[in-house]
Amino acid sequence: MPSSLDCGDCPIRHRAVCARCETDELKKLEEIKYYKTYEAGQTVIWSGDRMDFVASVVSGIATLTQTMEDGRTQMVGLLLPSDFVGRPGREVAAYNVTATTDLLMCCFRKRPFEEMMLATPHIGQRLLEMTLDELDAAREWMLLLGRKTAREKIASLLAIVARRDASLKLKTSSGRMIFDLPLTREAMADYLGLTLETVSRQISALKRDGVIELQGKRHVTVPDFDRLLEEAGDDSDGGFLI
Amino acid sequence: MPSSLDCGDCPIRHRAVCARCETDELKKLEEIKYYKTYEAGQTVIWSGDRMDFVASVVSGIATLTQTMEDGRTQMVGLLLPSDFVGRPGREVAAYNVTATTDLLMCCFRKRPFEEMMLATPHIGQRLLEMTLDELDAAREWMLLLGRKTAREKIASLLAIVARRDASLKLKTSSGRMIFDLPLTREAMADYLGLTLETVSRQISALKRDGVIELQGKRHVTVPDFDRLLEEAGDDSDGGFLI
DNA sequence: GAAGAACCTTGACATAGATCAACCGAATGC
DNA sequence: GCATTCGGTTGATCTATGTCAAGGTTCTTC
Repeated sequence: MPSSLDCGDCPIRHRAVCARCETDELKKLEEIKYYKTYEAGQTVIWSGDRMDFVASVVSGIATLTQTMEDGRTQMVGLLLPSDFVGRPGREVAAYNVTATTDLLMCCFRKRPFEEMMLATPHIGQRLLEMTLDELDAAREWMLLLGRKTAREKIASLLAIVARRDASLKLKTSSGRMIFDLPLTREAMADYLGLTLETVSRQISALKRDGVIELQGKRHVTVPDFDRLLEEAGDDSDGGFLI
Repeated sequence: MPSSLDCGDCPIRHRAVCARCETDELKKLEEIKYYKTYEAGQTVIWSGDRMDFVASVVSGIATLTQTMEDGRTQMVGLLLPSDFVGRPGREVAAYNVTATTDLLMCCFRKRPFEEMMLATPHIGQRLLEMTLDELDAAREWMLLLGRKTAREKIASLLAIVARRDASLKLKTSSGRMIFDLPLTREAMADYLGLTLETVSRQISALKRDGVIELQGKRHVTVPDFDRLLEEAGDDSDGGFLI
C-alpha cells in the first residue's frame, strides 16, 4: 500500500520539503518519487556509502549517528516524520542512518531531484527553511552536550520528546503530559553524550524525585511540564517553536 | 574607507552569500548594503534583541554563543570571513554575537534582503549551500562535545584552525603548519565545553609531548599535521572539505 | 515451560575533568 | 615607577560520570 500513496493524502504534505509546492509541482515530484520501508533496527545507509537518493521520513523514526574508529558513537540527528535525509549535491552519505522504529520513507532519485530543485524555487526555499531549523536545533543540542549535567540532559530530552509528541497531537505543551519514549536507553545515551548506565540512573532519580512517573520502561507521565523544564535548565521562555 | 568598498574588489566575493550573483544582481545588492565595524571584545548583538539586518563577515572573527541563566556558556558558532549572520524571516537574534577581533561586516537591512532573496534564486541557493555546510560543521562539533576527551578536543580545535588558516593562504593542510590562535583560552573552553584551566593544561601537555610548539601564548607551530589529526581522534581520511 | 536474548537497573569503584586557589608576565593607566 | 587588570599556568583537591560487574524483566523461540 505505501507505493500507492497520493501526495494529496500524504500525512507530511504540509511540513516536508514539498510543503510549498503547487499542485502542478507536486505532480512532477510524484513522478520521481518512490516509497521504501525499513524495519526497526535496520540500517538505512552507512556513512561513506554512495547515496543516490534523498528522502523524507513519512512515518517512524530514524537516527543520524557519527562514530569514531574505536566505536564511540554520537547521535547528531533525530529524524521524525517530515524530516529530510540526504544532501543535494553530495555523492556519499556523511552519517549512519538507522531506523529505530519501523520506517516509511518517500525517496527521490538524487539527480532528478536536483534538477527539480533548480526549476522549482519552492523546493529550495522550503529546504532552506528546514535546514535553518535543523541548525537551530543542532545549536541547542550543542549547549546540552557541552554544558548541561546528566540530569539536565535527560530532562531536556524528555522535554523535547514531550513537546514533539504534543505538537503531533495538536495539544499544548504544559501541565500533565503523557508520551512514549521512542528510544532505548542506549540510543538516549548516544543522543546525550552519556553512558547508558548514567541514563538509567538519572531516569530513576527523576522518577524518585517525582519529576516523572513511569509505566513500564518507555511510557512516561510528566505531572508538571514546567517543573521538567526547570530541571532541564532551559530558559523558562519556551525556546523551541516547532 | 570600509563604506566605499566595491563588491568587485570584495575579499569574500566568491565565498559569501553573494557568491553566485551576476553583476546586475550584485549591483542591486550594492544598493542595500552598508558596512559596520566592531572592536575586538565588542558585542554585536544580544540574544533576544530585535535584529533588523543580516550580514556577512568581511574580515575578523566573531562568535555565536548561548548562555544559561546561571552563566554557563557554550559557543555554537565561529564566524570567519564570508560567514553569514542572521536568519531571514526571524525578527529576533537567537544567539549572542561577539567580535573576538576587530570586525568588519557587510550588512543588509533585513526586509529588502528578504525581498531580494525571493527575486534572486542565486542568493537563496548559495545560502542553502552555506547553511548545509554549517550544519555539517555543527554535527562534527556535536561528536566532539559529546564523545571526545579534553586532549582530543584541543587537538581537534587546533586542526580546524590550522586547516582554515591554510585554506585562506591557499596552502595544503599537511606537514609543518604555522598559525595564530584567534581565541583566548576562555573562548576555546567555551568552544569545547571545557574549563579554561583544562584547556591550558591540555595545551601544555600537547606541547610537552611535541605535538605542537608555542611561540608566546597564541602562535602555534604544528611540526606534523598528521600526528595532530591522530591526536584529534579523527578518521584519517580528512573529513572537512572546506 | 526452558533457554536465550534484548533491554534495563543497580552497586562498587576508578578517573577525567571541575573547582578553588596561588601565582606569573605583559599591558595599561595613573 | 607603581598598581591594576587581563590572560595564562600550575597545583591540590573534589566530584560527576564512566567503567566493570552482577542481576532483573520481558519477550521470543524452540
